[in-house]
Amino acid sequence: MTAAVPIENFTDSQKEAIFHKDGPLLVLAGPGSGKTRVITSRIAALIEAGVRPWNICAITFTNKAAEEMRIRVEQSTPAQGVYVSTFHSLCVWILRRYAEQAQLQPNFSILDVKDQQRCMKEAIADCQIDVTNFTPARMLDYISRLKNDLESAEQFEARADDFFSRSAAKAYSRYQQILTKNNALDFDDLLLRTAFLLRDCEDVRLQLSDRFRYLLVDEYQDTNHAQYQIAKGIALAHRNICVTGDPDQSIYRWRGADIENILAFEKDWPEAKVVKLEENFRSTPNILEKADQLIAANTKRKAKSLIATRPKGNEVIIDICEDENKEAHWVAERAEQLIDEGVNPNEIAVFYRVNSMSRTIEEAFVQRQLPYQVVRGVEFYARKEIRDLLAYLKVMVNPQDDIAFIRAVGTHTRGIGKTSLDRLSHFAKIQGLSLLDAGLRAEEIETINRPTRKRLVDFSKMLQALSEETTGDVAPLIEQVFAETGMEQALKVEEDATENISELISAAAEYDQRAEEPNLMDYLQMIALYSDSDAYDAESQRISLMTMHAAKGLEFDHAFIIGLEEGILPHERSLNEAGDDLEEERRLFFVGITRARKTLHVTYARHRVVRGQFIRSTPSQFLYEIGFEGEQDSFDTGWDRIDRYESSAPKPKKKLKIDSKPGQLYQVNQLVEHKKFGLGRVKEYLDLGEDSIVVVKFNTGNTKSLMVKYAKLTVVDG
DNA sequence: CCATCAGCTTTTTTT
DNA sequence: AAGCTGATGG
Repeated sequence: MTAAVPIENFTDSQKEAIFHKDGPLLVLAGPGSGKTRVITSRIAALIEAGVRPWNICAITFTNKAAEEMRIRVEQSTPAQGVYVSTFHSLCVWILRRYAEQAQLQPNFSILDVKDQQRCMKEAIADCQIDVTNFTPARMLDYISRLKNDLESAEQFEARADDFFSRSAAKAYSRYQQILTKNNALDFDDLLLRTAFLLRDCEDVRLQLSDRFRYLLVDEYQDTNHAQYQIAKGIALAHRNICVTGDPDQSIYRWRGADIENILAFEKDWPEAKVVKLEENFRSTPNILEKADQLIAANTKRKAKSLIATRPKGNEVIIDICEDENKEAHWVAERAEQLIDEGVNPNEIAVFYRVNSMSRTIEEAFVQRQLPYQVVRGVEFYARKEIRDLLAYLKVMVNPQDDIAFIRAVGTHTRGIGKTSLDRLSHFAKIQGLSLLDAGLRAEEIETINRPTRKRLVDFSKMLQALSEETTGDVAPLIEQVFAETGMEQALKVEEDATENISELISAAAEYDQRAEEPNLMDYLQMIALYSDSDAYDAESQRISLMTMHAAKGLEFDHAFIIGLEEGILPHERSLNEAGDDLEEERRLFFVGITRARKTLHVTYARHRVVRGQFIRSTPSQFLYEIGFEGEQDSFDTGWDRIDRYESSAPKPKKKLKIDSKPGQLYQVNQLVEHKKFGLGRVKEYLDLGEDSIVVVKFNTGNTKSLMVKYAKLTVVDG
């Protein structure tokens, strides 16, 4: 067997980290320092030294990163069985395995953000808290912090002493009651319950320590207190804990991440070995210089250097644009140039602060016919039809899930309305039943009229029948549910909804292939943890568009960062408080900059439409920090006064409806563009006045007939 | 009971 | 610009 770890390729400090023996290890790894390679090699080295793969647990920040690491580990060692996952997935695994000790049922539902809001809304209403001051979103945010700090509802209730916290305590406690009744956990509960389990059950803790004798945690700067306690709990018995991270890349403080976890690692583990990886093997010195200048402005920071190893490259370009459209076109133009020079599109990325900023870029790319992917994974699972279908599946796995039950009822018209549901809920509450069980007994509810009662019973029976068979492959199950619940029939007219469902089924089929023991419960719990960056496809020969948060851990030859304006980056929400938030914004920009290997383009637009309003903006303070000298020439840039005039003029009331498409006529073979389907050619046009229909064959291969008045079609010239 | 529409609010990042 | 809510009409 050849050596799995070819040591000659590593620097001395990398080797120190890779071959460190037992005991705690802290790797402070700057951007581009080969951290991932070091971790993988360390795992291989451990195995080579006789550790069983089974006893190694590596925790990554996203599922995507876990998947990648699994592949890398498989490549560097023939041994199988290293456990690689995110904290959240690990918690699901633990909670399912030790459900009894955790006082849970293993088939728990995992709430998504929307479900959480629904539950919180209900909780607030139940507690009769004034809604104007306590919005569900705000309350959820507050409670999430408490949970991440491992404070239970009871604990918090005991210490809440002012009006706000007492109200929050009531809402927290009621919210948890609702979740328990639904046999549901939210994201934070996964961590909190696991942390409590480890704290309270020595037996479980020791079993897990024995199972995972070597623990590695990546992106440690972004762990919160709950995750910290979980890691500590697992490693306490053997002290084989290796954490890697970079305090300068901590960008999740807003989510409860505690940078102290990495800064104070040596306090927890006094015998810890510390290795610094400061050499950068990724970016040109030109790019690193900017990154260094920028991050130096952070005061709450341990000084650290970025040591360049690459040859000098191109200067970083800062470009001023008039507005977001010009900015988008400028980016598109440069990207096109690069591609013309032979650059593979998947080596190009565009980063922005907020997801909504992808739109103008997309439009510009479509116009220039540049291939791109928007990295936003959760969007797919948030679609109405997908959530609807998943609701049935959730009830099948977890009959206590009233949230899903209500959603399933409402997927399409079936003669059961809100009033009936309220009455059903009332009955269920009095009887202490789930909605499903109450539905089966709907005949007893006299307040509901007779035909509706029947419909409720039928519906509940259908669900119950479906629930009887939830084992085995998931894809056929989804198909069956789609057909038998009537959703397929109801969606017949909506082509793209049906298309999305088939996409869901294909994805499930893929899961069936991959999973060791595919089953519906596991599948649902897994997709609940699916995240944005999971949608990134490195193979896809396309330009990637994503937020800087999603860009964490990735790298590209050519990067564009757009929207360097006060209020956007740094974001307006970070401008107020103590300055900690501002420093985090700076770190976020730092992460963005250090993604680039060869070239970096940064843009700032003088004007931008934000939330439907035309705003005049000022350059981001961060631009000055990387050497931007202001605008030498702020007028007569060729930018038309007319534009400015029009934008500041009072907007005409759109109610007047000056026929948005006056006399729009389409011709056969005309090139058109649809917001969703992209480019296509007109195959047929039926002039029926207001109800005109246009048939378009899109480049995706699909042909669709669209109502002219609804379809967002634009004619493409040339 | 249900669909539609006008009017109103709106956070940014995500597991 | 877009999604949600409450009111209204069928």
